[in-house]
Order: sequence, then C-alpha cells, then structure tokens
Amino acid sequence: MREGQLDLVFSALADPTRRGMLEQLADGETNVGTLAEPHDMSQPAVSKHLRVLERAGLIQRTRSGREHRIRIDPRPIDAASTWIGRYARFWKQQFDAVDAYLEAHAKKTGKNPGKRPKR
Amino acid sequence: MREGQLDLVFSALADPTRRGMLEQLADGETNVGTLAEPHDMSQPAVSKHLRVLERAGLIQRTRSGREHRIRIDPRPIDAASTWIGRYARFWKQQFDAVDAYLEAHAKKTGKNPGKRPKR
DNA sequence: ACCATATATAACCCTTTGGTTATGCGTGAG
DNA sequence: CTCACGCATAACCAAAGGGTTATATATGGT
Repeated sequence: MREGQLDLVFSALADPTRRGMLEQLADGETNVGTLAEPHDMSQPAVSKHLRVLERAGLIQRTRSGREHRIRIDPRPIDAASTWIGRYARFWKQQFDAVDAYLEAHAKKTGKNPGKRPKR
Repeated sequence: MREGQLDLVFSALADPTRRGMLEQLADGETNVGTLAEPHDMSQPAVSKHLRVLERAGLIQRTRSGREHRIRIDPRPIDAASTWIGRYARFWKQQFDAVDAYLEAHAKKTGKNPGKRPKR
C-alpha cells in the first residue's frame, strides 16, 4: 500500500459518520439510501462521505439499475490494521517495560533510562 | 475510550509526518529538537504536530529543564487497534466468503470470476 | 547580567473538509 | 411519454488543517 493511501484510510476512519457507515456495511452490502437513513444529514452529504470512503478504497460500488450497491473492501483496512497493530504491540511492550523499570527502580531518581533497542 | 477520542486518534494518524514521529518515538523517548530533525519544516510546524498527537493522547510530555521529553502513550492506539482490528477480521471473513462463493460458482459454470485479484 | 538554546504562541495564508441548497441525469413505473 | 425515484454534481459557506514568519517565555551557560 502506498504511503499516501494510508493517509486516506486513516482520515476516512477519523469521521464518526463514516465509521458508522462501515459498521452498517459490516451487516452486508446495501444501497445508498439505506446507508443514509441513520445519519441526520442531507443526501449530498452522504454522497460525499461515500466518495471519501471510495477514494480510500474502503468500499466498492456497483451500479444496479438506478441503485448503487455499496460493499466493503477489506484490503485497505487490513493494511492499516497491520500498520497500526505493529506499533500497538511494540508500544505496549515498551510501555510495560517502562512500567516495570519504574516500579523496580522507584527509589533511584531522575536518571534517563536511555534509549531502548531498535527494531 | 470516548467516541470523539477515536476521531482524534485516527486523524492524528492520518498525517505522514506524525506517523513518522511516532515511529521515531518507538526507538525511545526524546526531545522536540531531535524529533524535528528528520522532517523538513519549521520548528513551529513541528510544535503543532506534537500538540495534535498530545490532544489525541498518543504522546506524553514532561518538561525537563528547557527540554521537553516526549514519549509514546500506547493506550489510545491500542484502543484504536482494537476497534479497527475487530472490523478487519470481520471483513476479511466476509471477503474470503465471497471469494469462496465466486470460485465455487466459477467451477460450476466453468467461467472465470476474474473480478477479484488474489492477495 | 547577558546571550544562546529549546520550545511555545500569535498572526496570517491557503487548501481541505463537511455541511448546505439547487440542479442534473439515468432508470423504473404507470 | 411522463413522472417519480435514486443518486451525483455544482456552487457556496464556515471551520479546521498544515504551513509560514515573527515573537515570547523559560532555562542554561559564561
């Protein structure tokens, strides 16, 4: 995945309306109108959100008559999950390590524990 | 984690400069200047990015003399990882199910499903 | 006391975002 | 054919984002 694609995915996920739409879509593909119902905003606003999700590659669209069927494409979110998961695990380890260090050396004050090993 | 906090975390992660800073911080805590070096921008710009990361809860800051020591707080990204991971897994299942359906159908009809590239 | 260093804040600029209303365009129904 | 429906697009607006330069604040060094 291109670096810029990660930007698009994360910024798409940064909006609660769009996260809500993705949650709806987790129940299966649907059309734009159905997707719009739970969200208190105009139809063009919904259309814009869908365009953002589409640009991020998070959804795919197929025209079926006058309806547009929308479904999730899990690949970009899988990639984002991989990126974020790598650091989540790594940082959690660090966090735990620092916790342990601080507790163990609670009395030895102020000195910089120093940089921890590279990956 | 509050709903709005997820907004902050994802939008903080949406910027490559900030993701870069988080990667730097994965090597251990450091000060603002060191954090700024790899990024070709003014010092105030760096300061702004740090404020964004701080508001999202992704970093913590301690003043040590005139330096600010910055370190990661893994908790919000862990929460985000949980959220995204839940859907990543779910959607992957759906995706695989559709794949399986298309392949099975292709076998029956002898036609190439052809729409989905293999990952 | 003075100057340099580390960082933040202010003021400004342009672009993007998220919303609106109005309109257009293709499709299905009668 | 005509009309309603499902959706997109256009034009507009206010607010937020990401950058800049200039300035302020606090600490450290001499």
